[in-house]
Amino acid sequence: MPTSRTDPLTLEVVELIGTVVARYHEEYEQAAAAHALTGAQARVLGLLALEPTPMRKIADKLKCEPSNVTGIIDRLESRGLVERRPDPADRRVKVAAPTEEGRATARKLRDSLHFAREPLGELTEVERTLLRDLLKRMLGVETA
Amino acid sequence: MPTSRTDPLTLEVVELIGTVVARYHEEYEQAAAAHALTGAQARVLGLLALEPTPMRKIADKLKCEPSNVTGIIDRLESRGLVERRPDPADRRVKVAAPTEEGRATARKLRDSLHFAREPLGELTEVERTLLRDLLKRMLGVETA
DNA sequence: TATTGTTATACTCTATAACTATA
DNA sequence: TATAGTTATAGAGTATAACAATA
Repeated sequence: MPTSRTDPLTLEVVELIGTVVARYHEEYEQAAAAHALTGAQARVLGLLALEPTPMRKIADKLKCEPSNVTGIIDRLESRGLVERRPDPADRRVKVAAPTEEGRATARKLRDSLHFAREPLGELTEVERTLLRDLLKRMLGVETA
Repeated sequence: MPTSRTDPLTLEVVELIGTVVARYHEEYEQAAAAHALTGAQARVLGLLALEPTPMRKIADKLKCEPSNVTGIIDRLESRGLVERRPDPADRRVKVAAPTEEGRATARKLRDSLHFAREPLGELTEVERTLLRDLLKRMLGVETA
């Protein structure tokens, strides 16, 4: 286990990452607001667009309590973007799934997230590959 | 102006950045909670530890409405971590400043933010330099 | 008994609008 | 008149605890 680094270079990188995080969030909230969604609603809609998901599993992915998901899905459902479906295999379970309009909104939302796509255009392909591999190692992702 | 890239490599980097953002936030909230602070309270306390700041300017930095800052500072003040000081130059202004305990808490908080410091230890100095420069170019920061 | 989802409750953060005290 | 800070209000996210339906 390496000791925590406090050298100037590492601190500079940490600060840059903080800037990336701040800018990412800012743009994400903006994009969500452009569709009259909160950040949490946009995140859940994005999840469901990938795959209809039981309430409990949504809570797991959001790392929040299941009781919160009830409200978020309530609000998305009242706007016609999401619907609750029964799970034939387990009658306790409710699967949240996007409606057609919900899928369209999720698509537009994803397309409007320009962050890190526009700026990455400044980098060459070699540089983007380099960045990818550095991030992967930083995150401890398998370099498969 | 470059067109938005949608090639697989760029999308992969975008997703990795999303992962960085998620992990960063998770660790930040955890660190804050370990000191019985919310994320917003921790951020403000961190700001004030750098420099006592008028209410209005705190709102600017947080990119939120000034009315919200009142509540956040209220809660920090009621816990003895922050105090409001008058500004001799302008009697309308209140400058929020950390108490000694507030400074100590901010220090402990900062030290417990291991994210991107531990993982960066995995990288060599050359790699960290590379990562720094790539992030800088991505963020459009002057490579002074 | 354990699990899924919900309800009820309380707290924090958020924006908006109206207010006060200064400038 | 303009600005700094506050209050009041309402909506949303959050955790906790208790509950009904189902497993």
